[in-house]
Amino acid sequence: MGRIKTENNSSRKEIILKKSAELFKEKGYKAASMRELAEIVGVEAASLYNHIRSKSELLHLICFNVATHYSAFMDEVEAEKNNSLYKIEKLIRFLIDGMVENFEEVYVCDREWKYLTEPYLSNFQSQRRTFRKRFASIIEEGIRKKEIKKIDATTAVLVILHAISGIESWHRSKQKFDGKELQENMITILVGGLKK
Amino acid sequence: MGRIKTENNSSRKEIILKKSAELFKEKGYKAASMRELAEIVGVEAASLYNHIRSKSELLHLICFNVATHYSAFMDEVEAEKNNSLYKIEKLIRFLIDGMVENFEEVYVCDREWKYLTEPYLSNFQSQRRTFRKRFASIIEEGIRKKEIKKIDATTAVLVILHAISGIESWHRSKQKFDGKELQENMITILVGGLKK
DNA sequence: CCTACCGATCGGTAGG
DNA sequence: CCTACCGATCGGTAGG
Repeated sequence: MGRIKTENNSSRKEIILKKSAELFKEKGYKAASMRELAEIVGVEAASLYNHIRSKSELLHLICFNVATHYSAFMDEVEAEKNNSLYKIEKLIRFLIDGMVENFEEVYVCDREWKYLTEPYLSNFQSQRRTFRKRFASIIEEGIRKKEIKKIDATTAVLVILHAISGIESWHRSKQKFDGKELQENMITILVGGLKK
Repeated sequence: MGRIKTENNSSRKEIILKKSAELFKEKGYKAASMRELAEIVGVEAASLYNHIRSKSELLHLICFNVATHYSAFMDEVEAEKNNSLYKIEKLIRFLIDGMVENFEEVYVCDREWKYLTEPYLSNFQSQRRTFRKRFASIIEEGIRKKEIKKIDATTAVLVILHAISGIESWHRSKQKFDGKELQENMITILVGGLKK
C-alpha cells in the first residue's frame, strides 16, 4: 500500500504512446494490433488497458499533440514583424524539423488521422483547416506586397505541406540522410517557386 | 449451357475493381471489408470470389495499372528531344491529369501500396524506384545544362511527386475544383522553383 | 500486471 | 450468384 506509482505510471504511458506511434506508422492504424503493441512494450495485451483507455485514445493523443505543437508555432510566427517570405521560410524549416525529429508522430498524424472517432475527428479537421488558412493568409499578404508571385495561396500551401510530409520516403531509404541539406534544398525549391 | 459469359464476367470484374478503388480510398485498404464492397456492388460477399481471387488481388491490380501507366508515359518523355524543363513540365501535367481523372486508383496506389503482398510488394517498390530514378536523371541533365538550379535531384523529385499526390485534399473539399487552374498554379510553383 | 475469456468481424470456402 | 459456415483475429473486460 502507498506505493508511489504516479510517476511510474505516467512514464509507462509515455512509452506505450511512443511505441504505438512507431507501430501505427509502420503498419497503419487499422492493421496494427494491440497484441503487437503489447509485445513490443513487453506486457500482455490486457495490461495495456491499465494505462490507456483504448486503441483510439492512442491515435487521438498522437494527432492532438502534433496539432497543438503546430498551432503554437503558428502563433509565434504570426506575432512577428517580418516579411511574408521570411515567415514562410521559418514555417517550412519548422515543419521539416518536426518531420525529422518527431517522425513517427507527425507521419501518423498526417496519414492516419482519418481513423479518429468523433468528436475528435471533427475537432482535428477543424484545427487542420485553421492552420492551413493561417498559412494561406501569410502567402496572400506576400502576394499583396509583391514579394510573391500571383498564385492561388491555397494551392501553394498544399504544395508546401505535402512536399514536406513526403519526407517519409527519405527515412525509408536511410542512406546518407542529412536534415540540414534536405532543408536547404527544399527551401530553394519551394521558396524559390513562390518568390517573384 | 454455352452461355456467352466472358464479356459479362469481365465487365463485372471491372465494376468490382472500380468500386474497390473507391472503397479502399475512402476507408483505407485494411479497414475496407469485402462485405462492404459486396454491398456496394450489389451481391453477397461470397459472390465476389467468382470474379476475383482475393482482396489482395484487387489492391495489386489497382497498383500495377497505375505503375504501368506511369512507366509507359516515362518511356514517351525520355524518347523526346526536348530540354529538361519541358520534359519536367510535361511529366507534372501528366501526373496531375492522372490524379484528377483516375483519382481513386492513383490515391490508393500512392497511399495503400504497403499492403501489397510478396512478390508484388517487391516488384512494385522496384518499379517505383525506377520511375523516380528516371525522373531524377532528367533533372540532373537539366542541372548539367544549366537550365536548372544546383539542387539535389532526388529531393526535387520527391517534392514534385508528393506535392502532386497531395491533390487529394482538393477533392475532399469539392469547392470550385478547376483542374486547369490547379495545373497552372502548380507548374508556376514547382517549375518556377527549379528554373535557374 | 496476468489468465481466461467474450462477442464481433474478418477473408475466404463448400456445395449447390 | 446464394446459403451456410469456418478458423483466425480483433479490441476489450472480468476478476483477481
